[in-house]
Amino acid sequence: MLIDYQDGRPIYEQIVENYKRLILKGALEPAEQMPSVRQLATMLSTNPNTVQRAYMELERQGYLYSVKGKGSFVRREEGQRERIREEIRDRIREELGRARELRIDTEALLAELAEEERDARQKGGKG
Amino acid sequence: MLIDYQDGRPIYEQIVENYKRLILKGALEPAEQMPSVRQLATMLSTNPNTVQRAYMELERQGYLYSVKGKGSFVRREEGQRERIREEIRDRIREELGRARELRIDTEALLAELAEEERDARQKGGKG
Amino acid sequence: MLIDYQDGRPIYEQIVENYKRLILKGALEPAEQMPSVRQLATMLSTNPNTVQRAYMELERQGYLYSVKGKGSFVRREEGQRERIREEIRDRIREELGRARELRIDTEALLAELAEEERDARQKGGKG
Amino acid sequence: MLIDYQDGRPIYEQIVENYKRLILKGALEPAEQMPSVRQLATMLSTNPNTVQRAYMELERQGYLYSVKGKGSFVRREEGQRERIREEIRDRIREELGRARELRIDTEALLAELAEEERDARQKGGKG
DNA sequence: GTGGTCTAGACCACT
DNA sequence: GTGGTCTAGACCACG
Repeated sequence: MLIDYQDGRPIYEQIVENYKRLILKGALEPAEQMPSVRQLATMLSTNPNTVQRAYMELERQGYLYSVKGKGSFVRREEGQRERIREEIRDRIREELGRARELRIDTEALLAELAEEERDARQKGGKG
Repeated sequence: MLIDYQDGRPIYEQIVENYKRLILKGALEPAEQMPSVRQLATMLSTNPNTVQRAYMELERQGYLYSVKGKGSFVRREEGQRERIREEIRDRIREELGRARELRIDTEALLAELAEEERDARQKGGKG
Repeated sequence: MLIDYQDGRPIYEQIVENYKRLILKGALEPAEQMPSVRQLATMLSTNPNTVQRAYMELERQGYLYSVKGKGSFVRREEGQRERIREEIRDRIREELGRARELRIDTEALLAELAEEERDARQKGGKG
Repeated sequence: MLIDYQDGRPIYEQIVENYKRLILKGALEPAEQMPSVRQLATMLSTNPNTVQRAYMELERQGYLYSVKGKGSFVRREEGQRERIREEIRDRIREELGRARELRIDTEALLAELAEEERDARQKGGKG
């Protein structure tokens, strides 16, 4: 995992995003132990407090749980993928709302995107 | 135009967003004069610096041009709507990318959204 | 407001609790400006970071909103009192659950408490 | 007995809670010998230190007594159930105090809870 | 060893 | 001035 110090977003937020992605992709097993706060801080050459804050946020959002004295662990719940799907759909709906305000043909826009997806799937499917 | 202090986003950013929207919707005519920095600052009971910053950003993004000693004016170019359409499409592509990473069926997702749009159009079209 | 350094609970949590109480009681008006992070830190002779953390938590829980460069403000929503009522009821239900496990007569317990409340109201109502 | 690592509460505290509950329910006889520290640590696949700490706490609270060289034993006194009843009543009083501060009608609240209890008893009583 | 809290002091973005 | 992020280093509770 890499932190982009040029990125405007705070470091702790980048850590959160990265781990959310990894957990949701299934790259990390449920109940798998996370690197310790100090360990990850060293790996990213950042401050333990920053990592701590990221872990706190991941715990609050339900991606992790921590046990004092033992470590932090992945909590992959069922239904999490569905929740994310809804979030993504909501964000796309927002974009479509903006488009509609400008009298852009949203159905045509979606059709173009659907075509892209279909093409990508056919090419990627054989790769 | 109203500023939502509870929004969390900085005020200057809200001003930028609001004017971008107004200009793109055509609510403001090309070459129309914008309120002066001090005027708008008073209207929004905010700081002139904040408005100044918003105008700078709008100018940088090509929505305004300013003439020293005269004021700021709307620059409505042709092709602007198309540029926005591309921006929106890119942001949706990003969301779809995230979905694909989680092995969510993006084509099904787009189909659902397209259906929503169609339904909304049919209902709204008669309203 | 006072911090109890003997209390086992962390300082930031005590700040959160105190302000939640004040806001819910109506002792702080909606949209009223909170003391600045640095100011409150000085008042409580604690570290600005600790206050910052408390404010962050209060914002996350919907009691506050912060505007960079301006300050933090009380956000008293409607329906908040009802939400709290539910929380309290849930915590009492938990206690009753524990009592039931020990075969304690919960209805008698509640009756005693109701009588206490009635007595207190009659005495307090005339004071 | 099971430890819930996702619970958040420290392990030793969960052990204390669990044994308090078992003893009060009468599931453990007075003077019954507790599993040895090492034994229970193995059973819960946790650290003997953790179990030791839980036993210390249970002893401090008067639920156990230990005999050097022999082991730990359950101390089920008379009057213990009454003590617990008082503890529960005090905790509910605290909750009612919080409710009163917000001008919530505590008598109505208690009435609702009493009704719930009555309903649960009638349904459960026949099950 | 682990996570959780706190201090002291810095820099940044925003008003 | 304000809030937000980060560093460096400390101490505590827990296992």
